[in-house]
Amino acid sequence: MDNGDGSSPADGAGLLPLFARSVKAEGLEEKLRRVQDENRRLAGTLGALLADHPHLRTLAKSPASAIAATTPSGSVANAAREEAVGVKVEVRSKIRTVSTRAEPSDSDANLIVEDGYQWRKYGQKVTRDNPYPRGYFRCAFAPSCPVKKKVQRNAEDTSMLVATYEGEHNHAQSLAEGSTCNESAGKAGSLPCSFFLNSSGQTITLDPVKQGPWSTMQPASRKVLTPDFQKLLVDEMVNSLKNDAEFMHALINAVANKMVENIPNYFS
DNA sequence: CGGGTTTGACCAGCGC
DNA sequence: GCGCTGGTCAAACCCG
Repeated sequence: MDNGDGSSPADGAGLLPLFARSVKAEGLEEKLRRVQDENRRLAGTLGALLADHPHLRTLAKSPASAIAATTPSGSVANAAREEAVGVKVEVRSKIRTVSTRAEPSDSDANLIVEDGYQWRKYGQKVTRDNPYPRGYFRCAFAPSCPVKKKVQRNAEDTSMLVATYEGEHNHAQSLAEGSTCNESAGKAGSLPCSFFLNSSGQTITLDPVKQGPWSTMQPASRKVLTPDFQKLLVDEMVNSLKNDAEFMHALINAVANKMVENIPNYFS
């Protein structure tokens, strides 16, 4: 998570020295205002998302989401939100259709919908009702995995890629490099798997995959990892943290401890 | 050299 | 039965 100046909340270097606060405090207040604005904006987005996908309502446990859930939504709002996120998910039994916005520079042959799984292309076909070729993909992570994916550019809106998933994965999500964490965390299409904050013996483990919005989403929703969607997920995690009293308490303790540790150095 | 992609051929389902 | 279409196979090719 980037708070704007490249320092993390647990990064003591970004918070000290303690008595240079007059300038630092102003900067932090400005950041706080920006975060609050961002929070309000995301609350509206999340509200529309919840209206469309009831299975995501477990997210409403967080205060931010509770506020967002009261946001009125209609087809126009939904369309606007889908436009903002760049993703539309349609579920029909075990066949799921995912529309995602593609870069205009993407060639037709490069029908890549980043979804966290590894795929092997086994065919390509030009269909009757669409001049753009349809790519056929099989899940390459597990040979026995029955899931297939078809990806085709939308004939009416060529900036959209339509991916159709058939079946369900019988293995864990492989993410970008066949791994869910560690070295893959900084790569495109992956998420940091966990974050530790140790303060006065307190350790909070945050795992977006197991605990965050990621955990409550249906497989079809979890498949999409467009940059906008990644940002939405990360922002939701940030909102959850800001409203987590336990986390804030631990964070304050950690910052205070760091300050105490560095005060002797400051005066030396 | 191994693994992934490309692409023409082949197969199955469906409508006429 | 025939033609059309979508889906799959597999050899050839490409690339790191």
